[in-house]
Amino acid sequence: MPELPEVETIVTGLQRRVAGETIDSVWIGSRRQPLKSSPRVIARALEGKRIVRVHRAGKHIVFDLEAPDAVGGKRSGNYRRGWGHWVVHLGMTGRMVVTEPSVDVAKHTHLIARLASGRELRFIDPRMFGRISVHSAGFDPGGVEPLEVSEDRFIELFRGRKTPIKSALLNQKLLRGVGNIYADESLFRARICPRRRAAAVSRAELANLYHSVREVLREAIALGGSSISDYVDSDGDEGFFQLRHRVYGRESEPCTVCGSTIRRLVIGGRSSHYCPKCQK
DNA sequence: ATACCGACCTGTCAGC
DNA sequence: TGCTGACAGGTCGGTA
Repeated sequence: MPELPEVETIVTGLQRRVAGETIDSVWIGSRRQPLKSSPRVIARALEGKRIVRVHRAGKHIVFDLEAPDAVGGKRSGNYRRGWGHWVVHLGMTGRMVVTEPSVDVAKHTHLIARLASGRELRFIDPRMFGRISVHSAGFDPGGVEPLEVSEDRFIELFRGRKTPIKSALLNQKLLRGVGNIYADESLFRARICPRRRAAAVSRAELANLYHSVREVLREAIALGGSSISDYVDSDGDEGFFQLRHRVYGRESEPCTVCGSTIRRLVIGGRSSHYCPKCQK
């Protein structure tokens, strides 16, 4: 589901709705697939903590936590001092919703954080590709933020790489936050064929790509992300950027620029959509 | 070091 | 109706 614009939208909603809240208690489902630590470690890290801020790092949701009263704080462990980060990656189908406790618990709910206000923050993920972790030190997923990096540094990321430019865009250790939809859409706007070796893309073309990536991400954020099948933000609202997709999900439809038929091919195991005439 | 590819999961939809 | 296979917003880890 979620690439940078969707996560940004969710984070904005969570910041508005749960920042300042204290987590009273945590329920964790029996399926341990999405957990990077044991349920006990995660529950201990979250319970009694206040959510100071919710922000985004690549496709990760980061909750900055602190203990409201460090002196009388919780048990032992790294969190006694009262700070840490709760990190949630939504994988393909993960959702974070804020609800009243009376609302039915959806199938595939793996974690419920009960908040002091009485509301609940729930993590739902049918495919269980999402991940939940807690960190006592700072959290850095690696890679650079596309909306913060300079043009020069962006161009440097691809130097000498033999992998297809599409695969390089998806590599979170280089650029973080761009996923399959926005990689395809950015390459279309920059008129670059997704199969091209990254190293073979000229400096001028990479400069175009830099601006295309940022333009696509900004537009998508403004529209609340792309809702393909079931994506909704933390308020349950859908995004609208899917209406602006020019290649993604448009196989065999006409190119919006030249009318040629949009093609789909698999690159690095991922579906890739492009216009064979516009993209060289 | 780098790059490909199957594995990890459930759900949905098209085709027969 | 129901079965099968392809496909889905993402990342890992093993292998070449």
